[in-house]
Amino acid sequence: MSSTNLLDNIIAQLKLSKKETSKQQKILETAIAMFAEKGYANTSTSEIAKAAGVAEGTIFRHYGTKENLLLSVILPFLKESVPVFAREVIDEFSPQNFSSFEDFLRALIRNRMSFIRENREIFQIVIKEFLYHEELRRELIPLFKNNVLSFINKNLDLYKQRGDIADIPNGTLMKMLFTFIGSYFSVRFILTDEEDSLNDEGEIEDLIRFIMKGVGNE
Amino acid sequence: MSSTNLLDNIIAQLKLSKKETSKQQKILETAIAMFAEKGYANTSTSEIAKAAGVAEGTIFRHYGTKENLLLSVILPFLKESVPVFAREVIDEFSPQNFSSFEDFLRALIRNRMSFIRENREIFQIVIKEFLYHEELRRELIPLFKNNVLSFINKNLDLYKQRGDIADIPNGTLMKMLFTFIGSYFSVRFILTDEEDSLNDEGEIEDLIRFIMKGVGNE
Amino acid sequence: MSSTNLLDNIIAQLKLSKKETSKQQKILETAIAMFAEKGYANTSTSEIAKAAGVAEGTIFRHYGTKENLLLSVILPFLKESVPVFAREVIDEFSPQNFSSFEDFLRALIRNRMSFIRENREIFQIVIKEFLYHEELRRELIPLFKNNVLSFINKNLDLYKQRGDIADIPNGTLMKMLFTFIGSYFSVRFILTDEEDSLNDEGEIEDLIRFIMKGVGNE
Amino acid sequence: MSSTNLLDNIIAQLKLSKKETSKQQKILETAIAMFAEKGYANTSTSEIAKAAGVAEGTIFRHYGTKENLLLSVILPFLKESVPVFAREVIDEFSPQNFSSFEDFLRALIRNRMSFIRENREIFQIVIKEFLYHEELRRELIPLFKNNVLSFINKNLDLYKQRGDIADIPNGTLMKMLFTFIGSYFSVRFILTDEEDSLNDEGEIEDLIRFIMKGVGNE
DNA sequence: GATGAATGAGGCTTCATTCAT
DNA sequence: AATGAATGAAGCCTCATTCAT
Repeated sequence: MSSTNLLDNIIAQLKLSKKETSKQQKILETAIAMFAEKGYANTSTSEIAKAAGVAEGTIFRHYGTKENLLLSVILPFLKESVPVFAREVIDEFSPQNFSSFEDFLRALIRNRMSFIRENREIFQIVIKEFLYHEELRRELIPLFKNNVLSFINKNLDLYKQRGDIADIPNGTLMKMLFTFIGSYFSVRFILTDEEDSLNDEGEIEDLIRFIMKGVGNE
Repeated sequence: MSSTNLLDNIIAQLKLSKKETSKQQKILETAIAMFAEKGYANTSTSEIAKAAGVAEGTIFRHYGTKENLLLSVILPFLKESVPVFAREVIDEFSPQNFSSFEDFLRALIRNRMSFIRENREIFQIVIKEFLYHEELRRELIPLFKNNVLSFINKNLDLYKQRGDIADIPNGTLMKMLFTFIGSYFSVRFILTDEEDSLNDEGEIEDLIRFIMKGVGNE
Repeated sequence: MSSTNLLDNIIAQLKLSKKETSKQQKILETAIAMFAEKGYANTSTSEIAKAAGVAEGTIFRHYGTKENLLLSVILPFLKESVPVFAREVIDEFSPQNFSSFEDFLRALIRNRMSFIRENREIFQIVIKEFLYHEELRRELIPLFKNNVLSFINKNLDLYKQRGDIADIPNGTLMKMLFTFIGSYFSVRFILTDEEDSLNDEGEIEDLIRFIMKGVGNE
Repeated sequence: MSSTNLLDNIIAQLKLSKKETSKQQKILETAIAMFAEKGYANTSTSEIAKAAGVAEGTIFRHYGTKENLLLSVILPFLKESVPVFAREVIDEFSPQNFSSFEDFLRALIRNRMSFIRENREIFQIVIKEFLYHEELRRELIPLFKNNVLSFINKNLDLYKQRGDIADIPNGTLMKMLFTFIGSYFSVRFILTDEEDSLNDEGEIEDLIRFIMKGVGNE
């Protein structure tokens, strides 16, 4: 991961990937599976090529560098998960659609959970590389803040007015909410074996209960 | 990270490190700083040697392999943080010392926070490598469960009897507590720049408030 | 030289080497010359690469490990010298083709001598590494016994019936014959300078005379 | 093995090794065992030091270089086996002591065999390194020729006069004799497992019979 | 004399990347 | 577009040797 501007790479990348051949598809699928399983640094391009059934040169013909292959894996996911997430939240999750903050929370968590479940491998990659690469963090955190947080920020005020949530500063609220929900997803989809998590619905309710009321006795 | 038993490595390792040269100290310090900054996989032994001002061979004379160097960095931390943590919790944090679960929680978080602050870099390494190496997880999670959780488990019952915490199954309670506290520390010490976190005391109170009461309006 | 089954390596190896680049050829030729001259352990891959005019990486692209390069040198030779030797002996050297055991011996020695002369360097490598690597011996000796000795064993009986050779147990006979012929070849092709051995024909006759009649006065 | 004159090294070496401490003895014993088992090139000085229970520096204090340690192992053996062999042959094996060449041969083989059996490991080292190092050959072969062969040469004439051995040129005779006896010892003491060779006496008689009469039917 | 920490050259190997076909 | 042989920098590690204690 070089220090060049990530957003420039995003733009350049998106221009390149207009049309995808079947070989490109196969390369991407294989790269996703292997990066998720062994991590970016521990996966070699020759392994990917062999597993994808293409020549090593073909990878470089399409993606130029290994880093760019990683971006080609991550960026569509982020494109989907950040701005579309933002729009979805705005469109579907506006307060008038929900009778309570708890309902909003439930819908939000279920929505994101099913999205991540379908993209579990890429989610693993993003989280892992996010920890490893400071520049990635430097780029993505503002992107996230600008797109999502401002909207949530506004809505929190509405729920506060309704009396659904306590009078805690929005900054603190959001930090708590995202830390906890984000880490819940991370534990759920990275550290937990699939067979250990049969009762997602029950867990989501536990999670919501915790977020709403904490552990204390009212 | 081989598939050999980690605990055996721990024992072997601790026996080896009877006395430490000043060069050994320097190697360890440098390795900690670099592993924390760039990650284990992205740090080469020659970089460490150069930064530590020793010959590369010196690293291998003392630690044998790069992996063993990583273990030599991590294990003393884990030795301190897991069983000593367990003992501390048992000795200092037994329910009779605290007027409420909230006080217990406050003491626990402050105690761990100051320990991690003093070992911030190693904490970063452990978290990062924990994500990357499944075997490390396979070894450490039971170690943690056996040493710490059984004790907490017992105490939770006491606090429930006192009426401090809600009647939620202990398994659920602990999962929530550790996910949230663990991820709070991770965000605090890995993702947050030092200058962004001047108000730890305030944050800890926010955290405790959240854990106890959630975000809902009582 | 690992402890894995050599014959498996043979098979795997032969499957790999379908087509050979000119660079591969050059690497093999150079490796043969250098292993023969200085021994396997004293020849570095970087030396081979430099002498062959290729990058060091090229060696590993084709042969994977240094040990596998050694096998790639040795195995085709063994394939030629052991089973083909066996077939040749069976086809061309069956008793009915020879008026006497002495004639048989003369043909056999000349045949093997010209084969080894053409593969002198590889023969040197095999003998040297044979001494150094017990597993190589463990694999090759049975291979040789099964392919060659059983045939010779049978023929010895025929020559005994004809009265060509003395009534010595076949086991003893073969041990003597192979020790002496093998060591003659070893001395001739490893210890002797080329210029010291201008009179091969004469030497072969001396050798045969010795084998047939010993040094005693009849 | 550098290209410096070996005989000079011998002399220098012998001057050094006047008095041997117990540590030196232990180092030599260990080096002999390990060189014989794994070969000179595959044995590291640190292994020797560890197995001998001394510090690695101690080896270099006494022997200067690893090569010199090898010479210190080999040379006393050669000193014993070459000139003493020569003297012994001259003193004990002069023709008047034996009724026949066959008896002489039997005594010679038994004598050398028991010497090598007692020094089996060093013999292995000498043979192996002899194959690997041309300079060693260049030095030792003349040494042997000058000390031993001239005497044997003379005696062969006597046995020929007695009619014990056939009228073959001495050069040819000696080449055959030494090739065969030497290789018999090599096979016997390097390639053969100890348990496979219980019947030395019988084997020696086979060997003598072969040398005297060959395999032919008289 | 003995030690063992330290060295640094060199060994084998991996890998992202290039390029002729 | 696709291939895969070739590259060479860099990685981890070994080892004979030196030297301060």
